[in-house]
Amino acid sequence: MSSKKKRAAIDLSLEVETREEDDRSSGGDSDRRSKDGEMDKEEEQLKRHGEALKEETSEEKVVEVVVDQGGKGSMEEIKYRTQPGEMEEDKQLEEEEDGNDESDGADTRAEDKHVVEDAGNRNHGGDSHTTMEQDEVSAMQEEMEKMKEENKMLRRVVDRTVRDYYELQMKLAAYQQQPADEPKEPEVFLSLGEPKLKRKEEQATTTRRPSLSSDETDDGNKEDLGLSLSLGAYDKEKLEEGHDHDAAIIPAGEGRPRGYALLESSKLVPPAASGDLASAGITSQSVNPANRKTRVSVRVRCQGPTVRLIHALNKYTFSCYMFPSTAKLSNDDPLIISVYVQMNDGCQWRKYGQKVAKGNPCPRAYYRCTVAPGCPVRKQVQRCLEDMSILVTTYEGTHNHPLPVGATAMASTTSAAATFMLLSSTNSSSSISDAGGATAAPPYLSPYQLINSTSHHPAASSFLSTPPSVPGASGIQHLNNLFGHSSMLAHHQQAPHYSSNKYPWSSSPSTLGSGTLTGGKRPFWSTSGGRGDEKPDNVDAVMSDPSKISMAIATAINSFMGKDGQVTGGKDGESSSKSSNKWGVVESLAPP
DNA sequence: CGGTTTTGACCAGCGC
DNA sequence: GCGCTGGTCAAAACCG
Repeated sequence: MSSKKKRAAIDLSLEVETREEDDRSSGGDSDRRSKDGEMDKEEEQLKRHGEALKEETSEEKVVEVVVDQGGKGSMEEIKYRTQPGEMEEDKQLEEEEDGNDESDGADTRAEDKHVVEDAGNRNHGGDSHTTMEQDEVSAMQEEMEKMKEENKMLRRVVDRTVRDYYELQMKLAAYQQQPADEPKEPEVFLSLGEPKLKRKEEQATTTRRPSLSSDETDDGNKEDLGLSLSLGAYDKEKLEEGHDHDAAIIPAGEGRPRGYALLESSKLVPPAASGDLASAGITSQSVNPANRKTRVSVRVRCQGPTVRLIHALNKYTFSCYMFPSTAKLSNDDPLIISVYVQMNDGCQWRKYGQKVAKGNPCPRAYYRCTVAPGCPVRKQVQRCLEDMSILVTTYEGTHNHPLPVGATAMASTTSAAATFMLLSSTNSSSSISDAGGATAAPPYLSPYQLINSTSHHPAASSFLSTPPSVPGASGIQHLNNLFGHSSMLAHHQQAPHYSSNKYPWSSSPSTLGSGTLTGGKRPFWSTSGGRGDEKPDNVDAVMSDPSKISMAIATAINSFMGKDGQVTGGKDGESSSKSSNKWGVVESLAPP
């Protein structure tokens, strides 16, 4: 049972006890009693539900997640298993996401109730109730003790998160101090992962940049919230060597004439070096990023049906790899980004076709976004040939509507990844923002699109939306933006721009990217007035505030999954109950 | 009954 | 031009 539910149950029981007390003293009325009965039933159901959940999670508790680390020529798997204890911790984390104060508040509320009831008992002061009162008091004291312990655990989680943050910050600083003229393109590894991540092999490559991943630093600290941000780089020679070892190159669109490829292997080919990027046209000023069609591949390791996995997972590993294709790309080629992720993507999809693609016996399913009519975003889902347990989802296009929270979280990451790569590849000489023309921002644009429009920096169209492109800002900054973006969630800013009922999530207090353009508070990633030469001013603020970043991280995790694995967006949430397969599509993609 | 999935047909691009 | 392939369409079936 989640701590929230537990708390609800406790509150209910307190209420029931109080009312029973009232009834006894004042005679009560049948109406109230029936309500109490309902309460009891609810409580029972709640408890039963909790037990059921517990059973369910214990069934599903061992979920192996493998995350490729992209080390050169070596398989670097990160595995973790969700154990009951970990899940408990995660639930606590979830609790944390709801607000640190809340946990304290809950404690306080419980205490308050206790006091109030105690006072009430004294007022009624019947000797016949003394024993019962004592029982109640002791029961409540037990509950309080539990709550206190829970609180302590929560605080430990916060402490660990803060500690992680500091470590990350130090490593980030170390990375930034490196010579700028290093002829290497960075690999971006973004991970909001489970702390029990263990490397199968140590990072052997010497080209790897100082890593910020917590799994390196927190060995032995198995309870840590796995939050890592690592940056690595490979030189071109190493990249080319990558072809020699058995790195699998999976065509993002098999049979496509222009063979862009999605790297996929346990022995990853290192990200393309600048030369390859140049050949891909990424570094060229002539490349208009707006014309580049970004394809984002999301890979999910999933043994069983996705939906079940998502519901079962209480741990989320989110890691993001970016590497351009090693194949020769033309300027028109889409940017390929591979995102290893375990999550639902928060959007609503309709299947419109299925094909058996050459070279893979597993059929490829085609979906289009149905969140808004006419939304051009498509996605393809296919099981990975090498590892059938991996689902590869490729997104293409840009949404023409604001996104549900879950989707914006995803969008921010993929967009940040895309922008990071573009920025990294363009160096400072050829900013993405130089290439495209600004367009007026339609009201339906997603927050990032809106930001993008205002700041006049249309970057590459990305799968969900486009992050602001900030010339001169490093890609790291965009990664920072991701967290900051999440922190916006945490701060519950309003979204006056999206108050329409058409997109219920947009008016939700927890809407992302809110208030971006309509005055109000400007998200920290937003450049002021669209002057692209300015650093996103709040990045440092957020990055320097442990509480903010931890909250941002926690919220980000939360936003990926939502409660019960459902998307938190209104429209999505409503319809998602109809067909769980909307998120999954695994069953139909089973290997023949 | 409306939305979604299934599935065969169709189309376009590319290589030979 | 033909065949292959990926992608899309659309009618029927399915589902809640």
